[in-house]
Amino acid sequence: MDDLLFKALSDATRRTILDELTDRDGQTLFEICNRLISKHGLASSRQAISQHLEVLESAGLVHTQREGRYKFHFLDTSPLGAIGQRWPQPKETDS
Amino acid sequence: MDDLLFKALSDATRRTILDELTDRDGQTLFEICNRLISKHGLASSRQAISQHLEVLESAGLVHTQREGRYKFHFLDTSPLGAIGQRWPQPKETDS
DNA sequence: TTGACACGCAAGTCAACGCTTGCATATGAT
DNA sequence: ATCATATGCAAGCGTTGACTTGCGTGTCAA
Repeated sequence: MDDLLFKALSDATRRTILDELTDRDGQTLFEICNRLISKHGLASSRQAISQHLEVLESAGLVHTQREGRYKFHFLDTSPLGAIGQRWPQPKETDS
Repeated sequence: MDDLLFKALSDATRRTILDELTDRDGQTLFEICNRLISKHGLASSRQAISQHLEVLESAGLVHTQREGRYKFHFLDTSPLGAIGQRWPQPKETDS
């Protein structure tokens, strides 16, 4: 069920990709690669990032849209809501 | 940093342990084993569960307390709050 | 058509992970 | 002291996962 979701989140590079899409949504594969290198110091190959994006998409965290030879990637954080609901937080009673 | 947290959540058996502690907090290792078998249909050995509990404890999701030859396990969901804050949800505008 | 560009596919490698196996330690009851 | 109970430690095994490597496909410009 949500196994794909938690597996997708278990990799630090994939979490950084989510951070990057949070900062700028709708990027292509090459844009994500370049910004991961320049902003986050990650030296990941294009193929590695492509495979990470597949995992994120199968988890429902990323949706894609093709236009010509470009493929744009969009973040979808809605699957994350199930996590907080599964193990509820204790009530904050102080200020 | 939170790498231990996401790694801990990436295994289905560990997530079921969190469910079980949500249902009844403060169980011993043997109690957890028995209830995983009877309630969740998991045929996991004691050693496997023990190792899972170590992972959950290192992630800060479970705290332990020794009393004699018993070791009680307590759930702590507070680390989960960071997940929703890292990738914020779009605003819900309906009711 | 030619060539550069953006991306996809698939096999192979290496390390990490989950689990087992066997033994060890410590507490409590008789 | 003896024994069952509750848990801990560590080596080994099989699988999964992340990454590389090489080639293939489709798009756009000249």
